Amino acid sequence: MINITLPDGKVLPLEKGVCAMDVAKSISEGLARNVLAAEVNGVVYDAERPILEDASIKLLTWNDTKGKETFWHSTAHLMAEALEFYYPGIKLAIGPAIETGFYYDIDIQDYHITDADLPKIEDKMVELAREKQNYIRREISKSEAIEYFKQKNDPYKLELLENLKDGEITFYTQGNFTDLCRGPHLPNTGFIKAVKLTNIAGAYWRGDEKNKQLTRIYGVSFPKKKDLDDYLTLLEEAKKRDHRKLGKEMELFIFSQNVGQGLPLWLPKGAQIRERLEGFLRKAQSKAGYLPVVTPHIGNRDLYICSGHYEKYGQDSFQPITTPADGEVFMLKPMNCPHHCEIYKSKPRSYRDLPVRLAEFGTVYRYEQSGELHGLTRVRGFTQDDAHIFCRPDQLNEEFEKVIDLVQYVFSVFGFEDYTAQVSLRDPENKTKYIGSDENWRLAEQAIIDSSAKKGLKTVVEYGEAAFYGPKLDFMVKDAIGRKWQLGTIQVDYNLPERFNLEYIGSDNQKYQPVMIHRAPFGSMERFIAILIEHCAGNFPLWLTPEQVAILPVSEKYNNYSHELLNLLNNYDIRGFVDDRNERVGKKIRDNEMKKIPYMLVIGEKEVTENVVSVRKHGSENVETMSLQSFAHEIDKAVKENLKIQL
RNA sequence: GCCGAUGUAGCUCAGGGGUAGAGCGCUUCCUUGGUAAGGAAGAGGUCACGGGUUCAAUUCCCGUCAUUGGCUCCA
Repeated sequence: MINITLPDGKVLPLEKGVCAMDVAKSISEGLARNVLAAEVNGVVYDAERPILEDASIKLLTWNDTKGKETFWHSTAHLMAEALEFYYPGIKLAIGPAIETGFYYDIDIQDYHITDADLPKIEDKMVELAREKQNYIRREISKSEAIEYFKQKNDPYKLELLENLKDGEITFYTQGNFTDLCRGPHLPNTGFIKAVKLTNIAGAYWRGDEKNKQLTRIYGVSFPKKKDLDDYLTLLEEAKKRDHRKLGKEMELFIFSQNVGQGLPLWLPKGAQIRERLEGFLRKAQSKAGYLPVVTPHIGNRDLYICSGHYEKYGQDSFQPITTPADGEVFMLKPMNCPHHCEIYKSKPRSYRDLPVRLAEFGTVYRYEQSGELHGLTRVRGFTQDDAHIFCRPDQLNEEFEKVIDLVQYVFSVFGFEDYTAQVSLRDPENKTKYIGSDENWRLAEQAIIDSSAKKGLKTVVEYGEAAFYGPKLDFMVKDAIGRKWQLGTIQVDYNLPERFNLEYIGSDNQKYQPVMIHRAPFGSMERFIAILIEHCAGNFPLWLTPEQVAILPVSEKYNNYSHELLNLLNNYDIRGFVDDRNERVGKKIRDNEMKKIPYMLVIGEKEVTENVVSVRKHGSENVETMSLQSFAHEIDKAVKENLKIQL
């Protein structure tokens, strides 16, 4: 007999060799139908794998991340089976679950698979799933495993086997398909009710671009048909919100082949949004003690040699600019920090002067690989809402915490309520990618960890995500439809101050080195606006939107009056336009509704004689009649609420 | 940069070896209309660019560029 402990603390004495499914059945049949796998002493087991020792177990269902992973991983195997059915002889590499769904990397030999082939593969998968084939786990010796894949002639599995220890190797079989796999898997394929293969892409074997490129097929699957429908609806919604689509429709920005890839051109409405965003942050930063600076778009190459950026990125940058004079070499500015370091150095600093907080909306240029460019989220020329705080070591934590406050304020104004802070540390396996002493890194990491803890941030640690000069705190926000984006970043840096010989005079008249904090709450204007567009689906906050009000005269007779109203609104700092096209009011309402204009004022005989406006809010069919003053007041109030300004 | 897909009017897209089509938008006219599309006429295209095959290419083939789905990368 062994003791099985349930999450609620209840202990069940059961036969040795009992499985999680038996436990589930003993609780209820309904539960048993939903059990996908189980965590047994912290390890995820197949639901039907015998448990041989005392264990605390947690049954995993679709509601558990690990349950979903098991589900998707099993679906990857199912897809492999379907692929082998249609394309015998393909070589399989790896097929894991990912955050949403799964993929399988395959060497498709001489076959040609396109998107058009996916439905038939999906159909085959569903057909196989209906057979309710069990996923059968088998422990196998290394030599036997090697023999199997030699027979099958699968070089990728053989390579994977090289790194596995004899005695720890398992195979899983369902139907006609057997794979080298650690598991765990679903009890049988019947759990998989709905499958969607989403796309086909290339991926390098083991993620290394020197290796052969394989074909990766992505998919997602669900235990209920309705879950798939919901998922597809979400994809549709994401498509509708795509900032590239809305940016074009709303005339915010464009790209021109003549200007170049990844170099956005901001149209008047987009530029107005940018300027308002900048104004908003300028104000908040001014309150927080930041001082504005402005630096040029190019800098001497020596500056970046000094900072270490040239060595790390020089070859992959826009190449140097030379001049008619001998020996002068400039680079397009890829980051603002070295320039700000020079400003810091421009005069001696006393410990009393610190912290010095230098802020700049600094436009930088980075030669991103062409395949990485994506709308406004990944571009070659962009403007960082950058600032560098130079402080004494004893001020570091307080300054760091103040930056967290600022970032949180910014997020709250835009309704990004759900976020986690990612502590991005060095890759412990590969320290050569980074500059600076271990001691400096330790101090920097400690400051980040302590400050985020003090602020009560929800954090996750990621190794290998640090910048080359220091660790980062990256804010990952969830948008309105649940997608995660990386926005702001805060970085602690002991290295650039050292490289630039930055110093201040302490109270003991000795020289000391300051610590630097790099930070950008938005990340970049481009990226932030892209994410904001998708977050609010183009319905910008009232204070930010370029056109707050559309005035719709019922007929030409009221055009002049409407323009007069617009002037009055302008006096209240309310912006808008008169839609004086020769169209009926119904048409004007429809068009301005689709343009996402927050307020429409319909003006006709009644409004003129009664000296009122009829207000129609975006997305609402109700019409409210009020004086122009009350309308202006309402907008003013809404804007202040938006900005969290105390009334 | 690599693998795949795509490129036709300002926008969204259809078409197809015999020099082009729709809807929206735009211009003009009629209409002066009260809360999600009033009517008519018109302008607008080197079918991304460069080569090849062909009597003939926007259509087929190759290359380039750009966009795009991924991979790799992201100071």
